[in-house]
Amino acid sequence: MDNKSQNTKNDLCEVDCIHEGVVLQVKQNMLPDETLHEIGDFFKVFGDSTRLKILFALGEQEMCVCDLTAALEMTQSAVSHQLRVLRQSRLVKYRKDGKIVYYSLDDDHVVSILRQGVSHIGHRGDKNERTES
Amino acid sequence: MDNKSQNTKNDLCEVDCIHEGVVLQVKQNMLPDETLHEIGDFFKVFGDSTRLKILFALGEQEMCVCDLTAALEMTQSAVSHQLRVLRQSRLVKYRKDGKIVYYSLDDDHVVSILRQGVSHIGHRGDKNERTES
DNA sequence: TTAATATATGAACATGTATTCATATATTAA
DNA sequence: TTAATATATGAATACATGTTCATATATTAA
Repeated sequence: MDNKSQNTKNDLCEVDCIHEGVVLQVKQNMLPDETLHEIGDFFKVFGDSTRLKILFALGEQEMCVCDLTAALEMTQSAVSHQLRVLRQSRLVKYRKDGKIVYYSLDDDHVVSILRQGVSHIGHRGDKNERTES
Repeated sequence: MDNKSQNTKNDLCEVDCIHEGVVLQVKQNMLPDETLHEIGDFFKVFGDSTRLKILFALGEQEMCVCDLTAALEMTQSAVSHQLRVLRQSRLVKYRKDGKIVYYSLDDDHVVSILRQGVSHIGHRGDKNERTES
């Protein structure tokens, strides 16, 4: 099969080094774009230090918005905006007690992912030395 | 101790509902800012669908840049830029064979994290139907 | 040497996003 | 009811980031 002549996307790859079998297999096994975006969005939530702070804090115990605001030393608005992101990602849940809203982690899955992040950072310098900059 | 009177950041939290013990404990246990940023940067790498595609592809077998470019149907430049991000995060390694550069996952830790992402997406609707938009 | 080619990269641009500010909503107290 | 307050949120802004375009680098072939 000659896939060079039928390649309509000339700008994408005009080289001859393609391992056709590999490319074909990878394309067949690739998850659908929508799934990949969902996975990306999921990890993206863990990609901000403010949200990480909130998650680590809630990993210890449930906290109201005001506690979080004080603990993180940020504005209540900023905390609340990030809490909404965490809510929409189902990483935290909340309960209301009067006008106070208590947030907590939605499940232990979150803690296990956080741990993997910490672990990766912790063991990072193991194979290669890393000068702390 | 009255921490209201000594609170110099008036804009941050001017309420009385603070559970001092909780806040204090969380602040003491909180990871340093630099560490939190490093963890965030680590997860951020998994937060883009292009990089996820590359990682899933390399999870099957090592591939040269051209293979990846063809498999993802993207420009070589875009792939190469993302490969640099993955390289700098130590998620992929590479070997050169002539002018061809073969990339592969740096370790199995990466696969296990990817699996957690897939798993989270897969089980997402299990406990409750989506409430918030 | 020169030509061809696989990959890398700087700059520009467009889009995404975290924070701030102002304000809205909801609950309690008076 | 009104006042106080805990939280939520829309809009604006500033910054981060992914892709494209052009080009540089490195390697092989001629």
